Amino acid sequence: MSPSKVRVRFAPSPTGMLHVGNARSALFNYLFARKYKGKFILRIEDTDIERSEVLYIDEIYHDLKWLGLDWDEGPDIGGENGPYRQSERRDIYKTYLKKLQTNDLAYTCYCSAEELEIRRKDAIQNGQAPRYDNRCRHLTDEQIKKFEQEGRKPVIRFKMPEENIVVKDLIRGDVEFDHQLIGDFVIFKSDGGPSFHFAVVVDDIEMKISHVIRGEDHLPNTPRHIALFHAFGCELPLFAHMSMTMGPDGTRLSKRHGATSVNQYRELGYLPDAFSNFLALLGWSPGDDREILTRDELIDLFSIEGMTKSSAIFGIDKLNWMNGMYIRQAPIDKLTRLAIPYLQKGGYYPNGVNESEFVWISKVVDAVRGYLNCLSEIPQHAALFMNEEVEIEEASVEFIRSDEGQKVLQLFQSKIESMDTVDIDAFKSVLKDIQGELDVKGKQLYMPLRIALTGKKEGLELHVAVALLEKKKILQRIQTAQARPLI
RNA sequence: GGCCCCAUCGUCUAGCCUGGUCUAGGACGCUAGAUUCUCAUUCUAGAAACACGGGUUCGAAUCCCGUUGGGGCUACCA
Repeated sequence: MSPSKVRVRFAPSPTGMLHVGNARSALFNYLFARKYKGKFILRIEDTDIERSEVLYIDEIYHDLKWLGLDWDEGPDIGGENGPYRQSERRDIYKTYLKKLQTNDLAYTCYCSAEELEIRRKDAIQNGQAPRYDNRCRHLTDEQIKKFEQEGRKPVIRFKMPEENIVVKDLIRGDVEFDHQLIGDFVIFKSDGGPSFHFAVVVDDIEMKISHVIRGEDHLPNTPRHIALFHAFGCELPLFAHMSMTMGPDGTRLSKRHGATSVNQYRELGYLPDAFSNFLALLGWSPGDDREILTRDELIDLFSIEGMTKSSAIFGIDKLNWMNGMYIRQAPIDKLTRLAIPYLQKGGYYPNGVNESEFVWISKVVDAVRGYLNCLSEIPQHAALFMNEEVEIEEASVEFIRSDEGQKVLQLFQSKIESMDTVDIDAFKSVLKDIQGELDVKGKQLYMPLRIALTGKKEGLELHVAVALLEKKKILQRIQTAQARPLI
């Protein structure tokens, strides 16, 4: 690979939120560019004026930045080969169209969508390839005049060459396509804009793209693109069609599978490094057993050879595990900053967090991080610290209503009352004293206190929880528990 | 329907190109145990796969063919 010559692009269309499958595509292009010290280019394919929305362009920027995929050329930062929005490149497409027309490689087609549809159905019914029959290739002047008078809005089609086309794919090897199965396709739509196929090729030429790394769904389109490259007399980029991302049931990942867009995962509190680490392992492998990989390692290890041919299912279980690993390993200050918005969503700290609160919150976050799959789960785990009272589950009431439990609570209360602060050591020694004085230990000792203070039978180690609770709250909860009637 | 791609534990994958070292390795999840006041974490152990059928070969997860299954494309959507 000749470095510095590598130029790859991610070319989403702004017709919706950034899909995780597209994000993976962006990630692989990014890793490839960074690995070979090349350029990663962002191009917005908004030729579908009906469905494209500016709002989604901003979402794409946001999501890519969140994932840490910074681009070297793009609509927002410019570059030598701009503009980078297809809607702003109309003149360029017109110029390229002229080249085709000069060489008699394009023609006007007046077939209506309805006519096309009828012929398509016929072809399928007769067991034939549903391709355009090229019938407008040789229209007489009279026919053209007649169609124009009928007010038909024409399209412009490209004359497909009469020879088979072999796609040399870096992942799949040589794939041959029968030219007879591909009809002359539309390069300019009746709205006057370029079609996807045409715009892609023109842009890849103009932007000097060296490698086209995209989803496998584009493989059958590639012969059309290759024909266009040839028609323009341009060298081909290298193609790599990567496997697709599927839902848990093996069908195309869609809304019925749950969250499918990057912003949803961001909002659920997945960490960008964890998310991209997970995405990288979908359809790619470093070749050894490593799984938790830093961005630099990913860049260093990435190769097209390591890419899988078969499609991969987006499995949330492994993502959760991986995100949990990142959450447990993250610097606590950083994690706390990320966690605070979720606490606020849970109703805590509506007016922000001051410095001393931050310190305390970071201790809480540190205490509960072992339980988290993602940050949005944090309020439910932090509630026992944040709330004034705890709700005692019915199933646990017996622990605080038993005679033994009541004794433990009472003794604990009297010992705590005389103390200034309750830290881990103090709590442990208090428990030791109670154990000696009442001759209780294990569950009999811990459970009444656990239930009184946290409301639940399970949860973090009691001394960790107690050390984070104010003395006032501790006493209050003990009192409430003592007064709790048995139902 | 036609064309194209793909096929290793439930899932992500290593191995396949350059057949023997594969009684097929790792990870998630699952099960059990250890630790612990409990749950989670952590650690240890376990169950779990070469889709099927032919062929080539002394020998096939690895090469070839077929079948089946899955996916994609077949748009004036990208």
